[in-house]
Amino acid sequence: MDRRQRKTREAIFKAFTELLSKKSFSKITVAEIIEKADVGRATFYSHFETKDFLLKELCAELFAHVFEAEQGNVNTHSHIFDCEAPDGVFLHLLQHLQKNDNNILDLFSCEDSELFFGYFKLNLHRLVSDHMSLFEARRSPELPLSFWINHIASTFTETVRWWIDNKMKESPETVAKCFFLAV
Amino acid sequence: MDRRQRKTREAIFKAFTELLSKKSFSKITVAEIIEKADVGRATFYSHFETKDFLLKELCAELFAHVFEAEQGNVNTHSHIFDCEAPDGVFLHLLQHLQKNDNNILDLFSCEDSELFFGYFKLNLHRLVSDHMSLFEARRSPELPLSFWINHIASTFTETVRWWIDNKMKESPETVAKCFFLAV
DNA sequence: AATTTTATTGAACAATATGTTCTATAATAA
DNA sequence: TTATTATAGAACATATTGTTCAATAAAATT
Repeated sequence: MDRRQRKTREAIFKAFTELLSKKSFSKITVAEIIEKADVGRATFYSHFETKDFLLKELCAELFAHVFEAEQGNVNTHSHIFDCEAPDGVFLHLLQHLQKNDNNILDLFSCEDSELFFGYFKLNLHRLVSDHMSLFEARRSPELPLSFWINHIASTFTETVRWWIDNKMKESPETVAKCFFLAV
Repeated sequence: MDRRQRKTREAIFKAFTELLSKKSFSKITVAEIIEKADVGRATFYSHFETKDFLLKELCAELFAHVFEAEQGNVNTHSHIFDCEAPDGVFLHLLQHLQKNDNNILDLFSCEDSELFFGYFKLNLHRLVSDHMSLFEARRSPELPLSFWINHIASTFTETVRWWIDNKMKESPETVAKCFFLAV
């Protein structure tokens, strides 16, 4: 990809993220975005069909980055702590959040946070399915599998929401423990 | 309230709800609403400051109606089944949903369903707090109360979501059982 | 280094949506 | 009957969207 394209794309994402932390998506105008990003109007529309597409692509880029380490091969991702631990994947996600990569926390706290939590939960569904063995033991036989997967993904999402709403006072380890106690 | 006002208000709510089941909030225009509701433009704006206010008032009216029976005095609300049963409140909510009062199911299935689930969960927070005794026993002492309340309200919300997504094949009783097994 | 290709700019543009204002008319209340 | 209040409908200014185009600047190719 052309360096100019990359710079433009990044500038737009950055401006958009900053705006999202201050006002709701529906109240943000293209004029504001391009002014903050300092790019021309035609440039914006050559990159993104509409404002909605910009949002979708931001989400996709963001969560692809956060979840890529967890999907499949763990070896490509080197860390101090043990990624191989049975419950390490979820702790790992919490640590990523604490580091606030890509200013994801702003998006989880903004007016349209539901939207981002929705995407987060969607990705979690896959992750939970891949690690079902962790949770099979606690599953009552009367509970349908689809219910159980949704329940675990939701519980993790809500745990994160609670953590962020409470100013992230607890350590990722404590939060992970809460999650496993609740589920 | 003037009969004309009531009719106008109801017509707008009805048109708006129908539109919401077909397209997203952001794509619905005031022109569409007033055409479907068959009221004048000035009339619409004399009732609702903006489209956003219309949405808020719809939510408020909707959930006030669904939850009013559960808040405080149960005697004002007469039913065949036993409202006084310890876990009856949640079963009751599920039965309300099944009856589809106020076409609430359309709103839970529409593109902007997150929004309505959000309001639903907000109301549940209060309800859960009022019935905390039901869940105190299962709460691990390590889990903060705020976490626990959010967890229960979320689990119920997600149970409802799962139920609706799965075409509501199960009976309210079965779903209530799932909820209590999961939480 | 010279040339070609590609991205960006900025302005102008039509199309659409918003929210306001006004007068005439019809329904309700006194 | 009279006074009050809600509505209709049109006209209006304003703002936003998404497109187009010619000029310019940056990057890739030869």
